[in-house]
Amino acid sequence: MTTEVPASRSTPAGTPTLETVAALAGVSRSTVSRVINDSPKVTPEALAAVNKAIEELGYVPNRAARSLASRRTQAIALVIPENTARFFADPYFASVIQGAALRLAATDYTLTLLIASETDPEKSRRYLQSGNVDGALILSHHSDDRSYVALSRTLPVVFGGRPERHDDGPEPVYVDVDNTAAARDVVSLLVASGRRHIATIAGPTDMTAGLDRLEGWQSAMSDAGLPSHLVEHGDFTPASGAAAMERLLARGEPIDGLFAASAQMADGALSVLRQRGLVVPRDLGVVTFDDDYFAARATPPLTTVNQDEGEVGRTMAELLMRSIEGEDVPRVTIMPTRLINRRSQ
Amino acid sequence: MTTEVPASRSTPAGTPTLETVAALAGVSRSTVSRVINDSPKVTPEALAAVNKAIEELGYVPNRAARSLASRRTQAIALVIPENTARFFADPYFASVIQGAALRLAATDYTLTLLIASETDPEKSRRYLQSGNVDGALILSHHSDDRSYVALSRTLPVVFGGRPERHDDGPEPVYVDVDNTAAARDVVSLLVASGRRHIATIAGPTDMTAGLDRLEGWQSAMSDAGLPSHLVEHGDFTPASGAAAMERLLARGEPIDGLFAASAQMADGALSVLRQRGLVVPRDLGVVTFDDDYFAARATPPLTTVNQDEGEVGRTMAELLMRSIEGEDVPRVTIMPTRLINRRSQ
DNA sequence: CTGAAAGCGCTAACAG
DNA sequence: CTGTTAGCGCTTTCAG
Repeated sequence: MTTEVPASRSTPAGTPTLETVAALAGVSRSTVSRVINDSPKVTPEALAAVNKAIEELGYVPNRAARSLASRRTQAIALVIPENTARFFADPYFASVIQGAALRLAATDYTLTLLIASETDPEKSRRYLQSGNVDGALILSHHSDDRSYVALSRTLPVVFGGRPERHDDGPEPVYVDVDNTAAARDVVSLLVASGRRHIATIAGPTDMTAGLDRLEGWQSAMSDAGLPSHLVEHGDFTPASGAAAMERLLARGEPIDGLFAASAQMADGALSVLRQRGLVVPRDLGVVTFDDDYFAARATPPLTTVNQDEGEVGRTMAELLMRSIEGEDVPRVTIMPTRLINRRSQ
Repeated sequence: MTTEVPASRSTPAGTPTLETVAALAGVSRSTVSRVINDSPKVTPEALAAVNKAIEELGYVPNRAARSLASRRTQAIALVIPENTARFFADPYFASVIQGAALRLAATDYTLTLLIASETDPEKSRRYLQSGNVDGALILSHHSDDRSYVALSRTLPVVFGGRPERHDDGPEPVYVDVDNTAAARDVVSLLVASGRRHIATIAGPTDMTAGLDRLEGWQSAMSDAGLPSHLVEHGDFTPASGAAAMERLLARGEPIDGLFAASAQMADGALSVLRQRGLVVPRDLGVVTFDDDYFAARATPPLTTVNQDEGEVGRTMAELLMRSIEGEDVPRVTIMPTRLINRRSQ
């Protein structure tokens, strides 16, 4: 009647295709395509007819075909480090991912989990470069993974946390909080409580969050005219926090204050202190970073820095999508933090 | 010379396509395709030539085109519940995911993170049904999500943990441990220590792991001729464990033993006990399930049930891939558990 | 605003 | 074993 479908036995009864919809709606495939991609130039009538047909047939566009024709994959990679279990177990990352995933769930983008193999970093790079995804969200970027920063040159990429810049590398887009300032502020609370022998369990030296928080601690110490040699490093896990605390105590120097760069490490440290019969905040004040379960439910609950991790993830997704769309996005987005005073200092 | 490429200005210099490779190798596109899909029927010479060309060009097959033509997506969905943050923060799930992800990383499959919206479960179902993925890995399946079990009828699906069967539903494929037996065994340790007033903080009633562990506790109790009315439920999170512990204590009955159905809940419970000045195991014995950080680093470290979560994930991935390949796979795979006695009972 | 035509890059019979 | 021939289902100029 309208379009002479030429004995097209191509789609007899299988899943409906764009063509099936077109036939039912009495329009051409192009029009259906326009509706799907909500092009503005479609008459209300056509639009209604098509939508009705789509509804009736329960039509869902085929991703592969779409992606092949449009040269966009509608997929975003979530690049996370190899030790996924440890990574996920950190409430910080879990929340960031949730934020990003929920934002993306409201769109047509798909989130592809990409484990960055440390033994074969080339593999991920190849995957990302080969048009498998439209962009990438990169979390917990060790500063020696320069290749990821370089990636920004050929693929829209957004980092969670400031990646380390490398001389000739491009300016990466990232979302972060002001770790240095927040750490300085929370340590100042310790100082204000009269603590004078303040140690820190710092994060890993190959992550900017760790370095920045350490810098914040140092800055607060020097502002107060206090020495800053009581430093031990952990890797943000509770176990590493416990080990660091033991090393700190083993030094035999007086300690009356502690800043752990993550609540998980603080938790590990507390278990050691408890074992030694040391009571917080009576014997020493403890403050930390991240307002998660570990900080809130510690014995005692800890004074800490709160940040909205979900919002970080949401923002990362948002920036990436805009960047994919060709928009110019800000290189740096700093999210706010808040001091949570639980009197553990 | 060999194949008269008809002025094909289709791929001038962009990313190399199968055709570019064919031309360079002096064979037809079919042969290149065969090599890519390592078909056995290719002469060593052709194979060498093609591989050389691929290497030289840095050719990477286009996923979308491949998927469109072959009607396979090479993608696997990882379906997880909406509250991703809480979910990830559970070391159990984090490890299972890591196991599955690492197994899949060694293959051509891609892992797509699918957040199962609880408000709109249809959305995930539609996505899964619409040929976006070749199969699905489903974690933490609440027993009322019948739709996922029904999915098994049309898509290869593997569950992590036994899903609740529904009358007319298909027999789902799943990987799990014997929660009931393991729980019974660990509770028996409590009984053997002379505990007589043993309470339990059970898991949620809509997850089989919770129900099975509760059943194990009950079974151990009745075997010992002890009453089993001291039950409070949590949702596997530390906070819920703390709340349940408080409810338990509020009952005012004597309690000299506790079985928390997850180490995270045990951790929450311990923080409450500590607050009340109760000492473990002096005042009461505590045992739990899962040998993660929470159990190992608790004060005191807890007697618990160990299972290899990574292996669970690996097995799930394995089964799913075989199932996608059309192979018949066992409906039920029970992984071993091990009792870890840390003398906290 | 809409339809027709021409592919996107690859796989899959089917002959040879 | 290899090449030829058709599409997979959708987007996208380009006319109209």
